[in-house]
Amino acid sequence: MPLTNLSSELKRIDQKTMADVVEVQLRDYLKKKSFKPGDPLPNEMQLAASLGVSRNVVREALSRLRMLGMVETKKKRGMLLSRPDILGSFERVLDPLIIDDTTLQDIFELRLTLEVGLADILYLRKTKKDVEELEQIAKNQKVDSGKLTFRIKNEIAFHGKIYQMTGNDTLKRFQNMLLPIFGYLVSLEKVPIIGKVTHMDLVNILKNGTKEEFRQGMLQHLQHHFDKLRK
Amino acid sequence: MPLTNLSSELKRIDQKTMADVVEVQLRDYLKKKSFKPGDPLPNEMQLAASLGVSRNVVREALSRLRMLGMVETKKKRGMLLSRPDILGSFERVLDPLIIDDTTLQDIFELRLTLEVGLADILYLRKTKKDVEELEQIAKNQKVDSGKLTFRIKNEIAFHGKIYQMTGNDTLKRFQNMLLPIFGYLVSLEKVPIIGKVTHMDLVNILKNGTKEEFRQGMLQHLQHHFDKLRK
DNA sequence: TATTTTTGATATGTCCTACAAAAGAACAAT
DNA sequence: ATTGTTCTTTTGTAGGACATATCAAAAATA
Repeated sequence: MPLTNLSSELKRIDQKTMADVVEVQLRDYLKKKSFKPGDPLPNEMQLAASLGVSRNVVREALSRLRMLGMVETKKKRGMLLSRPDILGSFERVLDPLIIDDTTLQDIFELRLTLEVGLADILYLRKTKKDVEELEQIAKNQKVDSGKLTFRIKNEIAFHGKIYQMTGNDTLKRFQNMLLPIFGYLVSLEKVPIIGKVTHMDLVNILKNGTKEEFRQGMLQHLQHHFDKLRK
Repeated sequence: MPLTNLSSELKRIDQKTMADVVEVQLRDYLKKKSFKPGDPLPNEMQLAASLGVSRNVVREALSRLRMLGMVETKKKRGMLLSRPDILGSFERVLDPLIIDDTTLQDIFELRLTLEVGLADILYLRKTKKDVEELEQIAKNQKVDSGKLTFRIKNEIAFHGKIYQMTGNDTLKRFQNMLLPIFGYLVSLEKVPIIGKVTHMDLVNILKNGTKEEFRQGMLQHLQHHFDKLRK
């Protein structure tokens, strides 16, 4: 076998610390026992004794689970299993300056994909009141489209409102978390490009048009972004 | 003011531990200094001294950052800033049995949204080879559609292949992570429903049709799922 | 001189003990 | 029955000790 393959053949040795092992064990333990949120867990000393490690190691593992929101701890009462906030952990690592360019691009595409796919759920749940509020946002744009910061703020407000109109809170939060990334990528653009289909056009479609028309409208609104994707 | 409003007026007090505070401080520190991956960090003792806490607390906070992949630690060399795996932390909390029903439903909708929105990127990147492989998967379905487990496996293979064909690794991984949730929700269905548009139909559209046709085909393929969404 | 070996220093990983602080539980006082 | 007190348990924090891995420099060798 050629030596060039060596690095791919040999798997990286990652010294797992006790805390890593305990973390996995605890997560498995919580899964298998099919605990429900609110159920009490053994205390730190018991866990340490059962696992044969020091309380210190157990605490490091628990610290991670606490961060994920999987467990809560209260003095005297001990630990309780709780519902993790699935997006919370995501939020912590979403910094455009840390994420590599490929992943940033992937996330940008993810966002485009979502906006195009939103039409169906949007038409299922949109209310007259929502459309009116959206229209107001679209109108604000016209008033003062000169300043860059305002323009971006308005852009965010408009698209954010659309996500909110889907009635899907997770989706909305997700979009909200992606904003810094989106903003970062847009800030790299030198000249702001305005699509053929404006925000106002989209509002009018929402008022009178079909969801297919809305999807096509959104596609054209985002067209210049699609144009720049790598083949 | 009526006493009944009391619980809604008073906000919950959440005692933050030192580890929580240090975690935030460290993340801010990494952000503000605009470190690059690979840059060395102060050691635990120095951090503890600077922050005025014990090494124990610092280690608990670092343990969290290590889990997120934001820092790596090696003996003697100390700590290095590294690129977090943005989906890694997500993965840890994605257990259908822990997530509440509303969020599960939200995620299900998210997946539907993605699949409908995929068409554009898919048509940008699909290759002949990919389509052929997809066709093979679709053909396998017909052979043995009796067994339930096989049917689900094939379903996963087909849709997974489509995500892979987008050339967006993050998207593919994301979909992969959502599979347990999707499987869980599908398993709740009593009777398997086959859409008007089959996998083979979708393959044929990919071969000869436009991306609009594909999007419409996917919509119809998933129609029975859309039908069940709450208004 | 160049290369290998040995040695030493250093930072993390783990364990231990101790104590402060919070909070439930039991009991006493009003 | 409500309020206040005390007790006890469990987490949160501190600090010390030592093993272990690993880098760096000194020493030994060719």
